[in-house]
Amino acid sequence: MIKFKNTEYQCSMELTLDLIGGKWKALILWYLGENTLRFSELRKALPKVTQKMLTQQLRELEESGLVKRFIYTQIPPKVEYSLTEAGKSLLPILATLCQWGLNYISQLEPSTSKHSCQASEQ
Amino acid sequence: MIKFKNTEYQCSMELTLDLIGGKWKALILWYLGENTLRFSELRKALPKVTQKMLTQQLRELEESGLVKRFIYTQIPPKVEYSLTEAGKSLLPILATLCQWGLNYISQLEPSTSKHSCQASEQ
DNA sequence: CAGAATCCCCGCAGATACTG
DNA sequence: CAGTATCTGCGGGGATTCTG
Repeated sequence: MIKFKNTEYQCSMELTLDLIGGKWKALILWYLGENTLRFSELRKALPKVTQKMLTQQLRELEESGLVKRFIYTQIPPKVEYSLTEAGKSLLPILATLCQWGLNYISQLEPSTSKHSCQASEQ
Repeated sequence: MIKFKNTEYQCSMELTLDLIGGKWKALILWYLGENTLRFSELRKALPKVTQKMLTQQLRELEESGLVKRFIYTQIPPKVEYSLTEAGKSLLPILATLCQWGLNYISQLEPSTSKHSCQASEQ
């Protein structure tokens, strides 16, 4: 039994899912990768995520200490996001998950298995 | 770009999240582990998941080929769930995630870090 | 540009009852 | 026991507008 932030978890997997199990969190972390991206760049990278959701999930990731937010006090505004060390420590696991997905489809359709698995290119 | 089951994914991470990113899927997979569990046992293991949700998520996992469903044709009914090989191939990754969660909290509160990380004991 | 705020819909998920 | 079926609510999340 684990207590954390007024929530009880019977397993640390539950805790982990609370941190990165949000609707878009894993994807955001993955696309951030080692990069530093502006809000608008993240939006372009994740067109399926509405701006509201993106902001919301980023706030939660920031509160969990997985994402850093750097604000340039200027007009027009400029905000950059990047992973914290804790966030970066997830990248290898996410990479494995990504690779697992590739293996999964290549098992089912051994013919057309020429896909790529990369998140962070400029 | 990946096409799979009439859905387009721009990254295999999206595909992976479609497979195991459901609200309870990772948890179900994790608690199944190497075990074979009856429906009622799964319910006891996951008290926060309603029976309806559990059934639904299990169906989706089954359709994805990650979970096997074995029906004893008898009365009263008996149904057992276990992971397929594809499902079991996820366990090491889930274990890493679980461990990551433990590290995460032990970083934040170095004092009370005496938790456990195990899903599958009878 | 990066968001906060507002409105509002619909579908997720809970509760309950029923069945083989 | 292991589900389906039905009803219902409420809040997640979309679309849009406004602001510093």
